[in-house]
Amino acid sequence: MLTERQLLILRAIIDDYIQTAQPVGSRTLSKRDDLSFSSATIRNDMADLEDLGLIEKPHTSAGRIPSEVGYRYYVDHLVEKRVIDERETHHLGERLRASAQESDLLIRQAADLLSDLTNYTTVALGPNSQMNRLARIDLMPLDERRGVVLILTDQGHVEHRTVVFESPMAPDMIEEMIRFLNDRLKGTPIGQLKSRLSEEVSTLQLANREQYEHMLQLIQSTAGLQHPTSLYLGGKKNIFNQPEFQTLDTLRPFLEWIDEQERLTDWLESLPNREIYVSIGSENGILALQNCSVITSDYTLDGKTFGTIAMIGPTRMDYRHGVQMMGQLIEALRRTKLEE
Amino acid sequence: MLTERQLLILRAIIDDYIQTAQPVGSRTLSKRDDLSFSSATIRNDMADLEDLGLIEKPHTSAGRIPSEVGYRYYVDHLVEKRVIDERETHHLGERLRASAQESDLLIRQAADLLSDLTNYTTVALGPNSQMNRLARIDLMPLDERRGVVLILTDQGHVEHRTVVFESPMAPDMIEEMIRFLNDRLKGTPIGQLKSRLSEEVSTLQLANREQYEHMLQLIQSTAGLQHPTSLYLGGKKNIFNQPEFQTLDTLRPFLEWIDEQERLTDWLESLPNREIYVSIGSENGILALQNCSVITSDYTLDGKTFGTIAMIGPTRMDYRHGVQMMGQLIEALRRTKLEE
DNA sequence: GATTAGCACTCAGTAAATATGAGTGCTAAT
DNA sequence: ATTAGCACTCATATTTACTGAGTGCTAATC
Repeated sequence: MLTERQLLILRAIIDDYIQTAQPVGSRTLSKRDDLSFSSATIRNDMADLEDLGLIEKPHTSAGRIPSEVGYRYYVDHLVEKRVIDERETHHLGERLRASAQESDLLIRQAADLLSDLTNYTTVALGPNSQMNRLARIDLMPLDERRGVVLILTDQGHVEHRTVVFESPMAPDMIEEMIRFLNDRLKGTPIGQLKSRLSEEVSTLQLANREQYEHMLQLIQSTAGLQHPTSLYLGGKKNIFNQPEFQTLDTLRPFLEWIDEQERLTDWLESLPNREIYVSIGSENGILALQNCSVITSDYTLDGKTFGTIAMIGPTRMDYRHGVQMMGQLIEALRRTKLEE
Repeated sequence: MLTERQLLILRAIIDDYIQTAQPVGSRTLSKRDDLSFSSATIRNDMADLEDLGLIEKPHTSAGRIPSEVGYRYYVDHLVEKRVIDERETHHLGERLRASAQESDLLIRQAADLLSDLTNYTTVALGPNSQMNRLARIDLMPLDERRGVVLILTDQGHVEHRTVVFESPMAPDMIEEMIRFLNDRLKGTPIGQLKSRLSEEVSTLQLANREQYEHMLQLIQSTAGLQHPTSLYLGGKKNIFNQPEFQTLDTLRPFLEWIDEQERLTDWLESLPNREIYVSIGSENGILALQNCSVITSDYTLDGKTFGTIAMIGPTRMDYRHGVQMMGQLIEALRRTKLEE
């Protein structure tokens, strides 16, 4: 168990290191107003903290830096989660409302807002439209050989694709088929749409079966498209200002990793479903992010679970500020109504 | 006017420097098979080439490197444009055909292909849909308060937006309005759609004028959306392998610049309309690209003018290879038919 | 007159040598 | 239990010297 003073020192070391990115020495600490002990006393406590694995030194004659264990202790014991500043939250809500007509816009705005507030890179993932339900399906002819398949969901999400007919299609045949599909499939979750399509059509007995099959295939190819979620990055540039990313060795893996949209989406979707979750340094298990910490949270919009938002910074990130900003943002989102 | 030998030397310097990124010395050159002169002779010619501004030395005791003027001479006199290797072009065509169902996919594939071939970063811009013509406009109700506005163009491009009604809309009223708009506006270039919408509706005399106005406004907001073109980046990572981008001072401006999609689009659209155009070093006038050269070309697809594709590398780029690959790619694109 | 050998000179880059100073651990005094 | 004092460590900065690739110029050679 840590003594009062050790706790004070640990906290001071981390706070100082977060600000300066430099190892913190005992003399520096003893000069702080809130630590009126001699440097020798502080050195003794530092030695104890080091024995406990909470801090470490880069080399013999340097000051101490927090270890990952130290950060973990700090986050778990010394950072208050969910302290909502009503005024600030309200202010965020205002800024979000300006983009509230469209979910994609809102997600982008949320990502930008959070990165503005924290100066870290953020990633926001929109709702997984696999859970949306079919509102309407349509096939609009462009000319005699091409058409556009449209799939609308109840959440206002739209998928579309241009398709090419093997042979010209009679407009009334298309119309008939579309009416049939809409009658049968309305309300089907998008994730199941592809298989449901096959089922429904196999129950049909029709004259121009062959043409129907072909058209169906075209529609199916649209339903299977891999556009299930929208993803936005905010403040990518911020990484350039972090002192730990001033060399190519650290910068390059990060940038290469963050530019790979698909992997990023998979990663965000694989995160544990929690309100606010902090992953420190190598805890995230991703090589390119070994020197990064991540604050993630699921968020709801107008009551409904909506997506995930993440904030990525160096392990030496300002956890207190980050957690608080994240808390206020998701609170502001919770209170935001889409489609005002 | 350059002597035969000076030309040979200039060419050798540039070829060598392009490969090694190191200043080229007279002794190195004299060891080449195609330059059987003594180093002193070569030094004399080098001095002349330097007087002409074609080459320069980073410092007194270094070899020579090409100047921008030198590269310009090289590109204008020593690089053959439009040498089509039928087999290679055919091969490219094959790889493109796999993505030929959808224009967006094809553009992306073209960008990736070109960056694979050259190891430079590429940007491909799709057709500017401002020139497309309206094929169909629609408003599909989602529930009593929301709907989706759809705008389809004759090229199969789709714009959509979720809109919210101030007050519930009668379905048949919507239907009537949509039918009216389609009748009047079919074939209108998308760029003019917004103003044409106002004109058409102002000619109307109707009972529920107010509601119409509101609906019109919603539709207009969709028409004015800034999604006119699709843009793809290929091989962004390649920049990390270029020796001139191994420091943050050079890398950062480049990456920040290339990540700004909107500016990138504007830039590509502002380029002179040519087949293959090479901009060397500071010629492009962009601070972030002062050490880059760009090979751009408009391309056609299935005969129709379609978009612009650009290849961005260090000023010390392999112009011969780059120009040739670009030529073959646009030739392959020209022969590709969309919607096979 | 064109080419080449030879030589003094320049200068970036590297490596070794040295100094600096922030910080530590330990001991003995308070 | 706390603190002053001191010897020790080691990353970083500064100086110095050295190396070698490359040049320009001159005089000899073809």
